[in-house]
Amino acid sequence: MTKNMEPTTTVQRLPMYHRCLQKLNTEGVEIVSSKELGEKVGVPATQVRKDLSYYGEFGQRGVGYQVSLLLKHLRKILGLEKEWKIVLVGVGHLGQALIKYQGFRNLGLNIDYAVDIDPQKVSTQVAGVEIKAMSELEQIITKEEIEIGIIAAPAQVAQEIADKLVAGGIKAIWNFAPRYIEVPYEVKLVNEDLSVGLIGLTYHLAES
Amino acid sequence: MTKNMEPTTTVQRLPMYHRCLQKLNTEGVEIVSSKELGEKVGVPATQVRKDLSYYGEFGQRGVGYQVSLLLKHLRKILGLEKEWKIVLVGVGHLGQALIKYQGFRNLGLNIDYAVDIDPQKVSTQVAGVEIKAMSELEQIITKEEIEIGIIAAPAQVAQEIADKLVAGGIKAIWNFAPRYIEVPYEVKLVNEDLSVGLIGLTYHLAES
DNA sequence: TTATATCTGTTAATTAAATAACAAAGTTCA
DNA sequence: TGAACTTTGTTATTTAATTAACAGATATAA
Repeated sequence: MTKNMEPTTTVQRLPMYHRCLQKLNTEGVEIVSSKELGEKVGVPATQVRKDLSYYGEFGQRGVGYQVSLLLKHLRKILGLEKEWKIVLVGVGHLGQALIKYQGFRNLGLNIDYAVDIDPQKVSTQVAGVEIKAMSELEQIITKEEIEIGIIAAPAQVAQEIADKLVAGGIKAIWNFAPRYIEVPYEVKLVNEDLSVGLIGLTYHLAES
Repeated sequence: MTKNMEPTTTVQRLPMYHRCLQKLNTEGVEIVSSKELGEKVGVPATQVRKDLSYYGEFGQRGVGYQVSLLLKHLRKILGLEKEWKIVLVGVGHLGQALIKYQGFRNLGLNIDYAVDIDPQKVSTQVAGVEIKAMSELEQIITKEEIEIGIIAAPAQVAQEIADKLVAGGIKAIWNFAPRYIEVPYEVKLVNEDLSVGLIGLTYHLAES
């Protein structure tokens, strides 16, 4: 009898709850029910309760959830309490946009390291982040104990970069290159293919 | 007895097959098996066959799939044959990166219209796309018969923009604002919350 | 105080998705 | 030719995820 694990879909919904609770908290709302929270993020109340139940009992029957308390728990669950070290590889248009993206800052996630293959870009700064040479990548990861790597480089070099990240001892990779890359089992990989979202729309428009 | 519909997960995998087939095609590969294709995109062979089976019979038993032919079918299925008209709202860092993103161009998807609320940006160009005033948005959509809208604006104004897109007669919306927005049933909505991917990594690193 | 309404956490039922199994069709090679 | 492999498309089975149902707690108001 193995323990009941959280579905991957639950993990994808947690950030939405977190975001909503952040907003409610700044608005001064103190209590929220699974029904209200669900409506705000487009998920049934029963799904909200189920999702949270994988991690503990955070609410009070007949009352609801204390916003600030649930927010705190979610921050813990999502690993937002810790300060993560993140390196971005490939400072093109997308890479720069990611460095400047306010959404990450609001979560306390800052991209403080960046490397690029273009010598022209090396030693320049983007939003206060100094761009280092690609040749230094492995060393930087090891020395600075960087845990998360973001690949925002062309598909052709994505695997090569992934290998370097792994060699440096990276623990997790967020890959924006539209390509399947292979990493060791112990390295967590999330692919973010921007085309998929857009094609999702053309697909539905085409069939209707 | 209703007809067997394709799962949403299948629709998400189709772009990966398409991308892989494009590559194989340019490499001059003529035939590919579900096993090979699956390995290249990280999906079991049986899943590849199942996914394709929702749309027809594209292979030959004992042989495999003709790359160019399957590619053609997939382009059709994914709605990449048609020329779509796309408007981007919010030409900030992310918006500019999206306009310049090569991945869309490779699919024949071009963002040819853009609007921004900042008067300083209006009438300037980004990668050849002239930025129009926000006040013109609704009119542009109607006049140019634009089908797809991309929201790359701050969360606070996302719903307002969505309403304008809908009022103009948009058929589908791709929302990058980290916020739940409501649109009429007949408008297709895809949310692309960049934070979700990154939090997915911190979550897994935190629990291990 | 007591009935009524609210809301959570959890178990049960249902629905969706992935995987396995296999017949049908095609290829290769002795 | 015919036996041994390949490989697809489809049906059957298993696993995963969602939804429904409801007991246990709490609040509210008569």
